[in-house]
Amino acid sequence: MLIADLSVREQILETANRLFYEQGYNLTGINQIIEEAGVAKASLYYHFPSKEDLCVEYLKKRYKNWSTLLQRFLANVEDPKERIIKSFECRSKYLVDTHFGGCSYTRIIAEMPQRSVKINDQVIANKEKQRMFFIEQIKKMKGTRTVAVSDLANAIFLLFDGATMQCQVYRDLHPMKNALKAVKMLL
Amino acid sequence: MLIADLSVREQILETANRLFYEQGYNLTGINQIIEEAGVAKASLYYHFPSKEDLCVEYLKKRYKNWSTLLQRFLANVEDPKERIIKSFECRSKYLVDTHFGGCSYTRIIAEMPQRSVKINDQVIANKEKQRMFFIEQIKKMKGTRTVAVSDLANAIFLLFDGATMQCQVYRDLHPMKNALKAVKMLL
Amino acid sequence: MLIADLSVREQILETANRLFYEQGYNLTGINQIIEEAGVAKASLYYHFPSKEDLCVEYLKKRYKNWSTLLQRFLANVEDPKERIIKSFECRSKYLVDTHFGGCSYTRIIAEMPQRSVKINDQVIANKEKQRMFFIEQIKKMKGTRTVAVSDLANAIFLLFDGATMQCQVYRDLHPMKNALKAVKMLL
Amino acid sequence: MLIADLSVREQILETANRLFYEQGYNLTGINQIIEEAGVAKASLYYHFPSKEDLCVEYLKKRYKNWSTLLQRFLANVEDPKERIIKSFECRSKYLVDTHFGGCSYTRIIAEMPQRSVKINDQVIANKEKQRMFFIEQIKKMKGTRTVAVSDLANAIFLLFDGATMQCQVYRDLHPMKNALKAVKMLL
DNA sequence: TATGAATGAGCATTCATTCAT
DNA sequence: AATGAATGAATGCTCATTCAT
Repeated sequence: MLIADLSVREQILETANRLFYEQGYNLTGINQIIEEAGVAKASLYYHFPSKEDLCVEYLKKRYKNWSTLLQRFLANVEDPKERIIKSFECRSKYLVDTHFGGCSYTRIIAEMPQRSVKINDQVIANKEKQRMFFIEQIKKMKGTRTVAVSDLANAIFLLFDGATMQCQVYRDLHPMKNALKAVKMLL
Repeated sequence: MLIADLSVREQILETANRLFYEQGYNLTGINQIIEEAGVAKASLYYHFPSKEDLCVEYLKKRYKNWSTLLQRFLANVEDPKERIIKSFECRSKYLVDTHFGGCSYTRIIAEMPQRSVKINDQVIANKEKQRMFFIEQIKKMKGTRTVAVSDLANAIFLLFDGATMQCQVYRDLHPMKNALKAVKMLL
Repeated sequence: MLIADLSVREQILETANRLFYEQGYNLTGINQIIEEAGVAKASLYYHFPSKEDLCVEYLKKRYKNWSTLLQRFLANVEDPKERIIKSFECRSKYLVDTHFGGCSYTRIIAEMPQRSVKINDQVIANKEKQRMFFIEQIKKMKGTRTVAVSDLANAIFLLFDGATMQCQVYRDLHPMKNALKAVKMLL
Repeated sequence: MLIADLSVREQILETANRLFYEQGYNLTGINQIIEEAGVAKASLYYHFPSKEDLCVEYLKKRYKNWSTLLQRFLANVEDPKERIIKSFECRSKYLVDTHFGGCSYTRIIAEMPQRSVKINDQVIANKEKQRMFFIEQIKKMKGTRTVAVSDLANAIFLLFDGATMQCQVYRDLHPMKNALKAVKMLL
């Protein structure tokens, strides 16, 4: 599990990323993180003032990872409609790879009803970046449309987000397939 | 807070229902439940073998409450399309009333990545009942349709579920409004 | 597990006998006893004022059971020396049958350093009855002896009791075999 | 009660040693240990992963204490037979000093019918060290013997162990005196 | 006789965090 | 930059016992 040549900070963040996502934020204790990261407890608190701050970094890292994966899927795909479809296929792969872990931002919100400002801001930022992706694609689409750009993009984002969550619940890809069907109805 | 004339069991379940939903399942301790319910700890464990069993009853109760609210909204509404729209309006009211607490089943799943069979079964059962509502309405709709009943119903369910979650994340009703717009595009 | 046609009292005592011996007195809860006995909690407290009183009855029952087994082994054995040897063989069978559970009286004493008078009296009574058996046999032995009756009997009793305990510790019969060798040296 | 200049770990172990032996392992709660040791609960779990691990250390400590006492009794005693007799006298003093608490290893076994591997190994190790003492003395004894070394040593060990237990049961030294008489018959 | 319901006190263990070095 | 040691508060759960019916 331990990855060599990683700074203490990276080792902690990497471990937290894995455990928070696999086990849940509240169900993952600081002790387990430091144990599996192979660092001292005070080292964690040196690099991350609190568990909550570690959580914010975790959210950033998850977006980075998702973003990287998506870019790989979209390389060489120009057509906006095709890019949207590919993003759904990318999500399917992501869900299978993570054993249907779902969306980390959504899950953090679900775990912390009284979320702090820091957490809230990071989650909203990540979600908005995902939404903007769809906005951009729709904008690039040619041809006459009967509905506003944002309405269409928001609808697709709802399907994308809802399907991610339902795939997690059902532990199966069928909701994502249904979502893609709906997207094709709408486009 | 204490509601008179309630059996100890009801008092516990009522309190757990409130706290699990307001604070989250993992962040709500047994101690707080019994304190606010005004009962002894052993009384809780007499009626509910474990916190997990209490959780299952909580999920059942939430479905009952939602179902009751929905039936009130749908009384005197015959047209299937209208009933679907009303169900989204009902959801909006539910979300506002609960301060955008979101879907309890979704949240439980998010909180317990290694969910037990009992919890899983109850969540799936509740979700499926919600999905079946849309299936039934679409089936009752007259007129020629170009897409299959289940495809349309699943799309609407995805929008309903996704919007519920996004409203929770954004603490705002706009995702539900966007979802309703999309539903109207599809219908 | 449930034995039909047993009075509630007998059902409880039978279950307690099994559980106290298999799991230990302190590690066996009232709840488990009533559950496995299939009776209500208040029923137990109707028949036995306290767990401690149930313990006293348990000790009596264990002596009765041992005594019955021993009498079966000694039937048709007249020679005192032979009877002593047979009693060690009987003990071996008892230990194997109980998966090396050891002596219940000894164990109760070990579990309750601040034993009550009731428990203490019952344990001492049972131990003394075992000791008296050896006294009686030695008395019946013919021939000249160089040591006093009680000294010889007490030595044999020490070997019998010590071996019972060591068999429990080692989960093996070799201490009992060693004890029998020593007895033969002494006789 | 509190002993100054002792590390937290030592303070805990010292207190556990006293309480486990005086009150029994199962009847001694972690709470009482930390209270009387004057340390925080988490400190105990920092030094000892579990109550069971604390128990293993307790067993080690008891052997060390007994061993120290025995060595003091045997200093300047060369004759093997005399050393055996002295070890019984040492045991008598030990029993009086501990208010007839008996053998801690035996008691732990009696308290935990489903003993763990860790506990079992430690108990067996301690018991075997005691047995080896008698083996060594018998080996050193001169003169012709009619019985094997191990048979004689095991007999003495059974008397030593059985008497320790019976002294605990009867809360009196007479079983140890009887055991010594028997030893003299055998030697 | 028998029982379902209720309880206060206690259980072993883990929590996130801090501090002196 | 890193750590070993310490902590108060909370975790889910079980204990033997009692009482009204």
